[in-house]
Amino acid sequence: MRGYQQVCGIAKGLELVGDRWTLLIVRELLIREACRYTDLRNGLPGIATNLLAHRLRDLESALIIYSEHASPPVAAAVYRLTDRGRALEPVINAIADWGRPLLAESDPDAVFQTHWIVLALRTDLEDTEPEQGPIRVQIEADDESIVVEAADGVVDARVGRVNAPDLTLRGPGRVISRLLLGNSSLPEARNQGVETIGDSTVLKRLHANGPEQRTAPSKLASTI
Amino acid sequence: MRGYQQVCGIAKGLELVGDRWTLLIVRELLIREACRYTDLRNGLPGIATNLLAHRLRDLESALIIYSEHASPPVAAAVYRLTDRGRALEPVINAIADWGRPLLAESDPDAVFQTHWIVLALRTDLEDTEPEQGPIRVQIEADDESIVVEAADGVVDARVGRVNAPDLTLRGPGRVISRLLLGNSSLPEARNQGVETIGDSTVLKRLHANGPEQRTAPSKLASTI
DNA sequence: CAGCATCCGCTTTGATACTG
DNA sequence: CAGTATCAAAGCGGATGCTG
Repeated sequence: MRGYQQVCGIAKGLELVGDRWTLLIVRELLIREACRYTDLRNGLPGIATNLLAHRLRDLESALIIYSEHASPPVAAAVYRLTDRGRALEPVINAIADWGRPLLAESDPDAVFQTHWIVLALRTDLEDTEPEQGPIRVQIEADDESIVVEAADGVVDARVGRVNAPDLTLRGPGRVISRLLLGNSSLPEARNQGVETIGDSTVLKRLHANGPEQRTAPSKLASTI
Repeated sequence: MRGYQQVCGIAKGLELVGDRWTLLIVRELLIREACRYTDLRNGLPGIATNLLAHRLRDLESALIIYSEHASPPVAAAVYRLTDRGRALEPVINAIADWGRPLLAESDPDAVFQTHWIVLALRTDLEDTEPEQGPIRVQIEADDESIVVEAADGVVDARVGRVNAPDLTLRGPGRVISRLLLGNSSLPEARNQGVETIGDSTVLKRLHANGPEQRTAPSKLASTI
């Protein structure tokens, strides 16, 4: 990005991460920790491949990411965040908090990928009864699998699978997302194709604190 | 901005505020509360006037700002943030936190304006002895004046002047900025042209919690 | 196939000039 | 003061091609 020539932290920050797609690349790396070029391209539908390559160079020279050209056997470079890059997590979370209410106005040809809900699960879910021991919920959406774990009052979420979860949720990712983030009830979710395997009472322990994701087209009425 | 077509709060948020200059306009409105077109243009050196007009239209239709075409006598439209716009404050603060260390690498032809430090003063300053009663510090930089007030443990900063402050700091804004944000000592600041009028011991009560703004070109060594 | 680089048409941005 | 109009330059998206 062309600079702003302003002695101001916001302007300086935006010079490094204010370009189109840049923060979405960071989003992918926060979710997945390590990504190959193709993982990034899949997680960023719509990005032009040359632009992705360009942004990765910029991010690397800004010390926000680094790439490992994996060990000889596999010919796959892997991109990761540096500490400085992970420090962008509060920025991403603030934007996500602010932007989540906008999801109500559903664009018909917008793409949904299940792993995008991981950051929201990490920040918004709370274990209301940590003394009951750890719980593990396996999400198996059509496109991807996610694990939600609660232990010692801390809830974590990540892409992947786990053995013998307390509960498995199988069905459309968007419905499971609304269920876990508190915008839908379990009966509603079942009606919309979610199947539960295991102890569905653990869901009561996971309370969502996030901003409402209204279903009515509320237009976010400005109180001014 | 052209959309991302992703069902993701971050992507949706960036579609509204991810354009070049947009968050800097919000910055100006967070600092000054009410801005005329010209105030914005002065606070955003380098922006093209047509682009500012365009962004203001976008922000208004996104319900982030609104404009009052003031009462008949004065022919001055004024722009303000809506509640939804003020809700961007955590986003701005997160970016500022992340970007502030970058100020160390000083670009020779970057512009400095004193009012840009207001947001940093608001978030980073802490009154270490609130029981000693309220304090008011008047900053009189070459270009602008700022007031820092501490009362009941809350520190506020704003553009403007106040009568009979406990302390007045007069001198280059950048030096006063480093002094208040904890990157410079009072003797150093005096050497660099800062004059104090009044009770300079109140400075000891204002402790800066923000990220270091290193003076050495540390390159933010990536620990990876 | 993963990881780019190149080319081309379109959109956005920047600089300047101009108007009510 | 508060913008609009104009045009050149830069950035972006999509397709395609090249290299290990």
